Amino acid sequence: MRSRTREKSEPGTRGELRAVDGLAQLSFLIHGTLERRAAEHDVSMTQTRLLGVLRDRTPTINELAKLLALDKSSTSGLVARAERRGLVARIPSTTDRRSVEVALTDAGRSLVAQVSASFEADVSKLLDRLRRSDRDALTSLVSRLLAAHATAHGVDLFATTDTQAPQRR
Amino acid sequence: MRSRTREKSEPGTRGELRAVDGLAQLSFLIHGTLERRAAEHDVSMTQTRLLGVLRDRTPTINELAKLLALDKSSTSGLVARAERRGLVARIPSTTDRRSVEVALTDAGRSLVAQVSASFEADVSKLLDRLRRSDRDALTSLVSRLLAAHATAHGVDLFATTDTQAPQRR
DNA sequence: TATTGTTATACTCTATAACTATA
DNA sequence: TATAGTTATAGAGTATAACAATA
Repeated sequence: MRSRTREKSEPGTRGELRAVDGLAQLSFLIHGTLERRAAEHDVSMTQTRLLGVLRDRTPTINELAKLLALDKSSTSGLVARAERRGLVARIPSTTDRRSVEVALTDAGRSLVAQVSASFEADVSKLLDRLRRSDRDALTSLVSRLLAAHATAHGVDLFATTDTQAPQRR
Repeated sequence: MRSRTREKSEPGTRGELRAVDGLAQLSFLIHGTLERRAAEHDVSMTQTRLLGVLRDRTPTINELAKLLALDKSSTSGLVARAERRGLVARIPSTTDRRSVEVALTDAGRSLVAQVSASFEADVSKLLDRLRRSDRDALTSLVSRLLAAHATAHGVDLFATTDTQAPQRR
């Protein structure tokens, strides 16, 4: 993260950050933006991730645990707290009486939509600091980078839900 | 974050992510990379941030709290846990007997260096998936984006310590 | 009186282990 | 027996409020 030595890539303009540092800073900036927007609605990143995942799914606790890369007990508690706040609902499965399905409530859907919208606005505003052509170039490069990474890891890039941080534990 | 509607910027290649989605995904990817590397050494992002900040500073608890954007009580506990693990040391201030200075121990310095190195290697490896020219272009664009953002917010971009997420609270 | 740091308390988030109910 | 989910327990991380020591 630190280190002023420039081994690889010594790009053009002076005062430029090393590639790694620049990407790291940008990541923290964007991550922090989402965190701040979520906090405005009194939800943590974890809760936001939960709500984000539920936007297009109604998973069981077990499935949810896999999606969020959490233990089922952690997931159970996470859902319990969200339920207490009226953001999600537990729906008993009709096929397996051991299972429950977790679904967004209207309040939960509304909340995640608001957080989403303000976060996207923030990132758009950030991008607007670049000229249109640079913006397009950046988008293209980032897309290719992600695509290359996904291919190399056998991940389905376009299936990934966005709010969901690629965590493991 | 979701939404397939493409208002702004409809860049070149098909199957390309929206600008916002791409940046968000990349951010989570990089954030997760650091988290995973830190976890390999049994330290959380918070502890990593603490150690990162201390690499080139010996702040008081109060200063540390400002640097990490945490309450002083949270900082006190954070330092206490790190101290218990032998990663940092509390040094009584000679000028103000109420104050303590927090410094990395050798173990702490070694740990943060290792996490740093493996994280940088990860990001470098990610970047190596692009052609040299694309890599340089990306670096340049990211640098300019961060510079523009920093200027617009009166932040000292090049003074920022890298591991340190730009959080507020 | 004001400031520095710690402590008490409370809540979220996480994991492991033990348990219940169902399959 | 195996699986789905919850609960008990423990610890990190966070904040607010109250406190002790020093300025």
